[in-house]
Amino acid sequence: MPVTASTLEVRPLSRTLKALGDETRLRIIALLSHSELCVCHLERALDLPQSNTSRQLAVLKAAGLVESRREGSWVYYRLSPQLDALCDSQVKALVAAFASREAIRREVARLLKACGPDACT
Amino acid sequence: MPVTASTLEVRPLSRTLKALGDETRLRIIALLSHSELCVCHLERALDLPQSNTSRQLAVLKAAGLVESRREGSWVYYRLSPQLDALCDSQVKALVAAFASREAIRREVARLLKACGPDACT
DNA sequence: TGGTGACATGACGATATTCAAATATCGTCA
DNA sequence: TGACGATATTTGAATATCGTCATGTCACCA
Repeated sequence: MPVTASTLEVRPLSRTLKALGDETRLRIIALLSHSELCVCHLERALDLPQSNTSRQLAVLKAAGLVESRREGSWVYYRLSPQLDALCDSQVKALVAAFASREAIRREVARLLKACGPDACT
Repeated sequence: MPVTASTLEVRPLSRTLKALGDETRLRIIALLSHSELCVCHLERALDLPQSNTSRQLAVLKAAGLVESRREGSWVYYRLSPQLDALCDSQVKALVAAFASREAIRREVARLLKACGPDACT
């Protein structure tokens, strides 16, 4: 019996890892490991054009890594819970590594003060 | 201070995850989680043409995920230790999940008997 | 209702990845 | 050395991905 992709059930995992295999998207995950953020936050933190930021978020969303909610004009993104066990362990390991980074935490705190509904209104 | 890829040091991780973001390559990692194997083993287990198997192994090797040693005509592949801390935690989580799968273990045991230097000579 | 800011998406060129088939290389043995 | 099996690499065509520009949509407000 060959070790097929389906018997191993690696399909969800391969999609997840494929979405994570990109520097920009990993930076987004690193930021979201600390807090829910809206697109304008991410745009500034990543120093990327708006359309590019939005595109990478769409990729992460399609892979089930993030989810979003709308609040007025702003759309907030946050990490999404993982249903697949393999995906869950991978994402948990990643988030744990990023969440412990003090430098990221500070940057996120700065972002939350500098812009967004609490400051831009 | 923007959250750049270099300050986050996600470059090695993005390369690793990109290499892992493929069903075939994940299947190879799953098999190698149980034992060192040669290309002929993998070819049969994956039911893939030789050139494809070899190329996927080259991708994994370029990403530093596997390493190889030659024994006569055969080339054995095994998982490679990870120097980067982020890569290491990701790979460890993956290998732990695969290593506990009894079905994979049995298939690997079968392969090791059915072909290779111990059986094909 | 018109205007503006926040975000998403269609279209495009540039670049990268995929696979199979053919070919090249390497080690072994006669 | 010459032939053969095991593995690696090259090739080329199809496909996918990336980043940007322009445009579209949605929510809010005057």
